[in-house]
Amino acid sequence: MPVSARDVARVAGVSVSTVSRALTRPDDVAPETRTRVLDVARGLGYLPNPAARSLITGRTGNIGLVVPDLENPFFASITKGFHARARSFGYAAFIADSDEDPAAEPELVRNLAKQVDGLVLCSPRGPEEVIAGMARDCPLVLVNRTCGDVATVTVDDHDGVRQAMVYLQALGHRRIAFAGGPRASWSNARRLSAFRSVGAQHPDTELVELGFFSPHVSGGTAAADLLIASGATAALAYNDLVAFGLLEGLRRRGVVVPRDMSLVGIDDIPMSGLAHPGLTSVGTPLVNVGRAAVDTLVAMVRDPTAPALHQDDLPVQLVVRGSTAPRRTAPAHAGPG
Amino acid sequence: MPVSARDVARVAGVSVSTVSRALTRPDDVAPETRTRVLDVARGLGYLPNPAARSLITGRTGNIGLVVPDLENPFFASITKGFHARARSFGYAAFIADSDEDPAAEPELVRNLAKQVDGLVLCSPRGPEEVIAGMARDCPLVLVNRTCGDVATVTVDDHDGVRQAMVYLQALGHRRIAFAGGPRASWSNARRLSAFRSVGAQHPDTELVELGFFSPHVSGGTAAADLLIASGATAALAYNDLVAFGLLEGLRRRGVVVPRDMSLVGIDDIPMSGLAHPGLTSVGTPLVNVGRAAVDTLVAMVRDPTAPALHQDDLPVQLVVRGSTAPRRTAPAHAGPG
DNA sequence: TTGTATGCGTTATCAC
DNA sequence: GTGATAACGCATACAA
Repeated sequence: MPVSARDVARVAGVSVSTVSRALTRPDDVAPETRTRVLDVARGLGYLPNPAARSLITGRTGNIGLVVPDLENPFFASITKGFHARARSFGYAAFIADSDEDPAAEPELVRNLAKQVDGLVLCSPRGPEEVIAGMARDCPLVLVNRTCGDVATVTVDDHDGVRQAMVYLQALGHRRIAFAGGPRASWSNARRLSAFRSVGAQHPDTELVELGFFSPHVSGGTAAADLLIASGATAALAYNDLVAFGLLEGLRRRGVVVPRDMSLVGIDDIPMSGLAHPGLTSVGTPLVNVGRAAVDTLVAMVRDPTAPALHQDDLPVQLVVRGSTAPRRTAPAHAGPG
Repeated sequence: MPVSARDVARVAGVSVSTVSRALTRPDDVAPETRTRVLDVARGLGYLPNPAARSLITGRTGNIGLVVPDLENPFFASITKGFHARARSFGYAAFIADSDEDPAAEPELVRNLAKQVDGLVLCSPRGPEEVIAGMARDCPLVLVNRTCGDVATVTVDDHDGVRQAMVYLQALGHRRIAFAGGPRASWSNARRLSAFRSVGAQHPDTELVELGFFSPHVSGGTAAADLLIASGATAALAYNDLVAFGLLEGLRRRGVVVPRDMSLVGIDDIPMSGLAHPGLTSVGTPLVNVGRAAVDTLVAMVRDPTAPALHQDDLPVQLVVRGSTAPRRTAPAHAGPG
């Protein structure tokens, strides 16, 4: 049933090498021979065996993606973009899910390393040394974090946070809280630092750092009471999931969004537009992040001698929806004091 | 840099064959030789080349999954389960996204066929002949549809619809609408038929079929006005996304859920619990569907002679949340008549 | 332009 | 229990 180059060669009346050439470098073969071989190949449904090919060429025609959680809409969107772009380049796509466990990443990478031409890695919390080690196993592109000379694709977190805060200030908010993500998260460090630096430029605005939370809905529900107690009238969340958790937690306490509290998320995952109220969020081009990572990886693979590319600071754009409103002069909910 | 079996053999002072055996059939080699070889292998960081191995064994150690849309939470969850189970069996996982285009599936399958031991295919709308053709390219397991003798994993749609309708009837609803999915969708046919058959057993309940809609939020928003005009007090949606669209469309018209209308979705995707009001939904074990598909596939691969497995009708369980309530005696919104 | 010969890294077969 | 050897399917260098 499996048809090999030998079969094609026999039927077309040529040698195996001519079959190989007709497919890989058509120009090196006489036009009439070429068409005959190609016709026979198509007729027989011949497809080159990737394993045999990769054994010779050293290339696999595959690339892979490692993410912490495929069910997380953030990574689902990146995966979508990754696959689409990979396909457009003719690559097949491996995926791996570390289940939020950075310790699982090295093994996943090693298992894939020999079967891919390169990998894209989303590791928000993996230690630098470990990342560097994986980069030695196989061409690597990091998403949303940096690590030494390793190639990278990041979004402009700083500008996103700036946009969100400028907007909240324009709405009249003067006490703004930040519900952070995991302590070890590279993005969180970046977003927190942006929060502080933007705040420092606006002395009339008080900043409240609520702490570090899980980057999921549960993290937001955990932060909700702290937010209420903080006296802030608006909050920026580490990401949309945390913002949803805040929304839920506030609702339980009778705090109405956006009347009593304005909420801004980051990432603008697809469900943020569907929620009610719609979540105002810093729009991140998630699918493009996946695409850009593939572009970077392909560039590396095609010219391994070139220095690592850094597609830094992809632009973001605040998307305003129903979870934000002008500050009320007299807060309706019980704050401290 | 890449270390081969030859390197291990040389360092360990044995032949390449022994190295191979020590890794694949440890029992066939003397204990002391084995430990020495294994130690050297580990020390050198040796990993067998999968391409070379697959060339001779005919097996790849990979399996693949083809879905219509990785960003759709329904398939994201299935993908999650697929990968987890694949990994636990030692398989690496390919993925492919057909972008909702059934016509793209055969090409995706063909591209992957030679690199995998088998594929799981989610093709809600692909024509039977095409599916059958793909099943010839490579061991195949279908998710949520059947096709001749091709192996299959499905959930118990009929019972799910029954649970939903019995529940709505218990709440007092006597006019229940169904917002269907795509006309060509296998699941939709199944769910619609269950809707009718359950309805037929309850002569005191009127059924309204609103029509066929896109299986996304947009489909639900399109159906909302039809739902209002139908005079139904409760609706069952093809899936949760359609239910969300209904929710949004009803909100725009001032119809309050669940006060004026009860809404039930199907699938219970993760975001259904986060929405407000929470969506009552027929809970489908999505992650388990992915797992079950891998189990079925692995069974096929291990014993190709066995007849195709059919893990039919995985159990479902209605999850009640805020989008359903007892029928009000006097509807507040304008219905016909 | 085409065919022959070689080798990629591994497993399988068969001697020893 | 171990080693030499062939073979998997293909791409490449080289010869013709």
